[in-house]
Amino acid sequence: MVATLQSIAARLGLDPSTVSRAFNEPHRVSERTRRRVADVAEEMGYRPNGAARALATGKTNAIGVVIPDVANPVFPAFVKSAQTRAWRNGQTVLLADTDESPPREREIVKRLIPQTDGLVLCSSRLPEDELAELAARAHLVLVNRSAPGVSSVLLDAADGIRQAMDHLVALGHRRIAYVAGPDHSWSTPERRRLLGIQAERLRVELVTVGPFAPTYEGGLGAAGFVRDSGATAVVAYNDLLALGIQSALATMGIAVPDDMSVIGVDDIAMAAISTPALTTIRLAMGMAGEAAIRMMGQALAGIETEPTTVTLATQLIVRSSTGHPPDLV
Amino acid sequence: MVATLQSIAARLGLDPSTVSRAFNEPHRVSERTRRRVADVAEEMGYRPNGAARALATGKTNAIGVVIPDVANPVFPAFVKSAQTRAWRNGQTVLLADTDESPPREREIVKRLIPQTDGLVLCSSRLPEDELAELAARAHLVLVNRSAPGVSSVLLDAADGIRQAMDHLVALGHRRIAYVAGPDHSWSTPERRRLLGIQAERLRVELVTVGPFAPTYEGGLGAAGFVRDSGATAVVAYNDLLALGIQSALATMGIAVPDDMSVIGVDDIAMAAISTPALTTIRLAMGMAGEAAIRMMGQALAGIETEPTTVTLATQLIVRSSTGHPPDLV
DNA sequence: GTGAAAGCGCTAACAG
DNA sequence: CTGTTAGCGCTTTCAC
Repeated sequence: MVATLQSIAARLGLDPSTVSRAFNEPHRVSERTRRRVADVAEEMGYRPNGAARALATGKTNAIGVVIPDVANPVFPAFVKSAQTRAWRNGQTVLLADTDESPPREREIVKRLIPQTDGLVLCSSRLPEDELAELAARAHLVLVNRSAPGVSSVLLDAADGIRQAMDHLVALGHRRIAYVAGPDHSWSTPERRRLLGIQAERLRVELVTVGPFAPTYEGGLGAAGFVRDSGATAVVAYNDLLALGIQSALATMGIAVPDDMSVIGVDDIAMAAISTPALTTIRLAMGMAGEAAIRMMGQALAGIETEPTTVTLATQLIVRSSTGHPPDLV
Repeated sequence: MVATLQSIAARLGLDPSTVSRAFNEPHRVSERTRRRVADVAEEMGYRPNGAARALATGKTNAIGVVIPDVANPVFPAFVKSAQTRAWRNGQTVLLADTDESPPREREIVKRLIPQTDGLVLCSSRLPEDELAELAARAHLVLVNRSAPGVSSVLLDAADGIRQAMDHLVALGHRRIAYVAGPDHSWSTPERRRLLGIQAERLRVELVTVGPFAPTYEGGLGAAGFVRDSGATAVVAYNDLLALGIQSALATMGIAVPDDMSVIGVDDIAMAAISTPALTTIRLAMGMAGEAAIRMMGQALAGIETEPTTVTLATQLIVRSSTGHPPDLV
C-alpha cells in the first residue's frame, strides 16, 4: 500500500539502510544509487514516516507553540510567522491554546513535551520557577515573558512607552492614566513600571486604573474610571482595551482626541481601521515568531547554548486618537 | 532519565505488556496491578511516547488543520474551536498556513498526511478532483468548501443572504451591488449565485463589481467602483472588504448608511466595533471548527462511514451600516 | 490475569 | 560504497 524504505529497497535489491542514506547522507552513496533511489521513491510516492524516524532518532521535528488565546488579534501575526519559519526548517508546528488558564497551560506543556523537540511559550502565565524547571527538561523559548536562565524573545515596550509619553507631554498632557490589564499577566506591572519611569523623568502625573480584562468589553467598562481619573490622556494595556475605551468615551460625550487622547499597545489590524484611528505602540509580533523559531533551531543544533535573550524594539505609531499638538491646531 | 513503560515494568517486576494493558485495557488486569502501575507511573512522571505508540498502532492522534491565512480574522475562531475540541479528544493539532497558494497547499498536504490521522482543509483552493483523490488516500474533512464524495462542513450563506436581501429591499433599495472576492475562492461565485437568486425573487437589480482582494485595502480600492455602479446598497464578499469600502466611501463624502447601505460577511470582531457598526452575515466559524473535528473523530472511529455534509446556518446581524427603514426614520 | 515474542519504519554503529 | 545488526518505546497476538 504505502511506500516505505523497505519497499523501495526491495524493489531495487538494496538494503533499507542504503536507501536511508541515499536520503540523509547522499554523499555517502554512489551517485547512481542516489538517482535510482530518488526515482523509485518519487514513482512510488514515498513519504518518510515521521513517527518511525522520531522513534529512531529521538527528534520529532515538531515544535510546540503555546499561546493564551488564538482568537486574540495579537497572536495571529505571531503564529503565522512562526509557522512559516518552522515550515521552512522542515519542522511542523503543534499549536495549543491555553485559554489564558495556567493549570491548562501546565497540562498542555506536559503533554506537548514528549511530542516535540522544543516548546515556544508565548506570554506564558506560569510562575518563573516553574518555567526555569521546565527549561531544564526541555528546549524552551519564551516570548513576551522572561524567566531566569531561560531563552526568550522580548517585545521591549520601553522604546515605545518612552515615545508615547514624550508624545503626550508634547501635546500638553500633564495627568495621564494607565489602564491596567489582567493581574496575572507579566506585562501589566511591567508596562506600569516603564510608564512610571517616564512620568518621573517628564515630571507628569501618572494614575493607574484597573485591572480590566484585555478586551473590547473590558475597555467599555474601564471608560468611566478613566473619565473620573481626572486624566486628559490614557495609555491602555492593549489596543482592544483602548478601542473599547474610545468607543465608550464617545457614547459618554467625551471626544477623542479633543477631550481625551488614547494610546494602545500592539497595533492590531483594527487599530488602523477604527475611528478615530488609534495611536498605538507597535509590538513586532511577526518578527517575534520568526525569532523564536530561529532561536529554537539554534538551541536544537548547537552544543549547549547559553540562554539567550533577543529584544525587539517597539515603536509608537501616531494616528488620530492623540490629535495634534496645540500649537499646530 | 525519562520514564518508559519498560522502566516502570522493571520497577514493578512486571512485563511491559502488562503495564501497557494497565493503561489501555484496565479491565483486563487486576485492580491491584492497575493501582500499582498508576502510582508508580505518577511518581516517575511517566508520559507515553507518542512516536512509539504511533509507530505501533499506525495512529498518530494528530490531526492537521490547514488554513489559507492565519492572520485573516475569520480563521482564529475556527482554529481555536478546532484546537479545543481536538484537545478534549486527546488529539493534537498540527497547524499549517498555505498563504493562499494552491501549490503550497498541495505540498503541505502531502507532508502532513503521513504525520496525521486526518486532515481538515479550511477554504481549500485545490481543484475538486484533487480533493476527491486525496480523500481516497486519507481522512479528509473540508470546511467552507465542497467536493464530490468528500465530507464537509458548509457555512451555508443562503440563509444569511436571503435575510440580507430581504432587509435591503425592505429598506427600499432596488439596485444592489455585489463586491466580488478573489476569483479562485469557491465562495466568490457561490455568493454571487445566491444573491442572484434572491434578486430575482425580489425583482431587484444586482450588479457585480470586482474581483477584489478580500482585505481592507481591497475595499479601499473597490469603493470607487461601488459608487459608480449606481447601486444604493452593497453586499461585500467579506467584512474586511466591507470595512474598507465603508471607510473609503466616508472619505469620498458618501455617508453610510444614509447614502449607501453596506453589508459584509463573516462577522469578524472588527465588524461590531467599527463606525458605523457593520451589518453582516455571521458565519459560525467556531461551530465549524468543532463540527469538523467531531466529523473527523467519527470517520476515524467508524467503519467506512459515508461522506457526510454538515451545513451550518448563517444569520444576518443587523447593525447601523444599513440604517433603518425609511418609515421608521 | 500475566508473560513471551514479534514487529511498526527508520536510523546508526559497525563491518566488510 | 553497501550490507548486517540492533534497537528506539509501544502494542498486540498468542500462550500459559
